[in-house]
Parts: sequence; structure tokens; C-alpha cells
Amino acid sequence: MIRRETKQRETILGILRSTSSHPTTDWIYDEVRKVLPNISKGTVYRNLKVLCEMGLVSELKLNGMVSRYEGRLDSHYHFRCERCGRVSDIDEPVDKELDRRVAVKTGLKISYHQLEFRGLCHDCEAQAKDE
Amino acid sequence: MIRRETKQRETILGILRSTSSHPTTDWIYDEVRKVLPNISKGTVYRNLKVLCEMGLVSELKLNGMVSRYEGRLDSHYHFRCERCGRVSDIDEPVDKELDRRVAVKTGLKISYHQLEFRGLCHDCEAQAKDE
DNA sequence: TTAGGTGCAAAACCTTTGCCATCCC
DNA sequence: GGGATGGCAAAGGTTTTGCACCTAA
Repeated sequence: MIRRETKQRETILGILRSTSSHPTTDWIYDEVRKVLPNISKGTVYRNLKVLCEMGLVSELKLNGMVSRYEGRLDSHYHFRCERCGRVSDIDEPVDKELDRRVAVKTGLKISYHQLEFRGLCHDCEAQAKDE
Repeated sequence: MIRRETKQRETILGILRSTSSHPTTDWIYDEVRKVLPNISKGTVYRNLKVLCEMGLVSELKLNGMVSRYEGRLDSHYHFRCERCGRVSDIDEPVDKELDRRVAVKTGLKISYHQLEFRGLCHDCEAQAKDE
């Protein structure tokens, strides 16, 4: 299937590339509407799916509530605040050797691993102290 | 709030402790009904939530779609087949040192990390070859 | 006795889909 | 022109919730 360039798709991609947050579909929808007020939610969902297939954005699938997306493509780890749910990138080298080791040990075909740290972000920790 | 012991809650906990699979709510519901045919799905959801709060079971969330639960409580890694969605435990020591290192580097309060390997399970790999 | 728990059904949520008009190549 | 895409709304699937009735402690 040949993919077309539409302003809806371009806008969504642009938004994802311009933020380092890891937005939910809802947040993306609100942002796109500032530029294209008539866009529908279905279109946002469809395009996020397509952009994932095209390998232009990635979806965070580890243990969250709703899906979150990001424009960054290289493999890296995340941190999720258990209180506010915010997600941020962690600058720590990805241990590819771990995949190989576990693949050998288990005989499973492992293509990658996803890792998420859990705890309290700076804001929430400060807030927790006040209570 | 004082938690009571009800046969519904006991049964659900028993089922989770007796399996090493990582069942979905639906599967659990089907199993409980073999013992308590009149149990409702709402009760299963409510009790899984309560058991999580009590720290007796833990929840593995898949992408906002279906939750999976397990009775095992010690920290460990998982493998998820990208084709059939099955989840299994991985017998590899959890790197607690990683949490400390990243906490120091980032200043974040990290309590633990979750790690999931992705790839193809034995069955699905065999099937993939046939196609 | 009484606060917590259950069943039932409706509501709430997130996501997908069918249909037809529209737009890109 | 013709297939890909968009907008709209309805449907789908999972989870939560309100309410009246139970039941463990």
C-alpha cells in the first residue's frame, strides 16, 4: 500500500517530533485540533497506527493505562511516575547483551526488551513531603 | 477499611496462586465460575483490584487493552510473545544495582523497574516457519 | 448490628470500523 | 481516475459504578 502525505498525518508527526513528553492519544488529539479543528479522533487513531507501521513513531506498551506515543526512534529506557503517570526518557545504555544471554538460556527468539523504572518524579516527591 | 474473607475473594486468590500462567480477567472469570457459577464479572474486577491493594497479587497491564494478573510476588522479568500475546516468567536475576545507579544519575526516587522481553515464543516461531 | 461485599445492569472509557465524501498522486 | 484518507457516528471490548440486597465479623 502506498502511503500519502496528508496534512493530518504531517501534523500529527510534527507534534510528536516537537515534544519530548510521551503523550496519550487524547493529548495529541487536543494539540492537532489547534491546527486542524475539524480532525476526528478516528483519524488520530488511524494515523498513529499508520505512523507506527511506517516506523516513524513508536508506541509505549509497557504497563500503562492508555497508549502513549513518542517520536524518538532509538531504543531507550523510560521512567514512569507512579503518582502522576508522567513518562520520561532515561539516559542509560540499553543492555543488548541481556537479550542474547536470555535468548540462549531460554531458547526463545528475543528481538528486544522494554524497561521502565517506577518511582516518584521530582514534583511528586516534593509534594509527598508536604503531606 | 477492614477487608473480609469472602468465598469469592478466596477463590480468585486460590486460582491465581495455582497457575503459573498470567491470566486475563476473562480467563479468571471463567475459572471462578466453575466453582461459583453465580459470580459476576464486576466482582472479579473488584476483587482483583482489592487483592492488588492488599499486595497479594500483581497486575501486568498490556497497552490499555487487557490486564493480566499473577499470584507470584517476588520481583522478576517477563517475556511476551508479540504474536499470541502469551506471557511467561524469565529466570534471570533482577538487576537492583541498575535502580541505584540511575537514581543517583537522575536524582529520581526509583523504587523498582519492570522489564519485558519481546519476541516469538516456541510455538509461534515454529508456526512462523510453516508460512 | 453494620460496614464491607455481591449481582446485576448501565455507564464510562478507550479504540476500531463502516460508510461515503474528499483528496493526493 | 482511482485508490488512499478523512469525518462522523456507531459499534466493540474492557473496566467501573450505582443500587438494592446480602453476609462476615
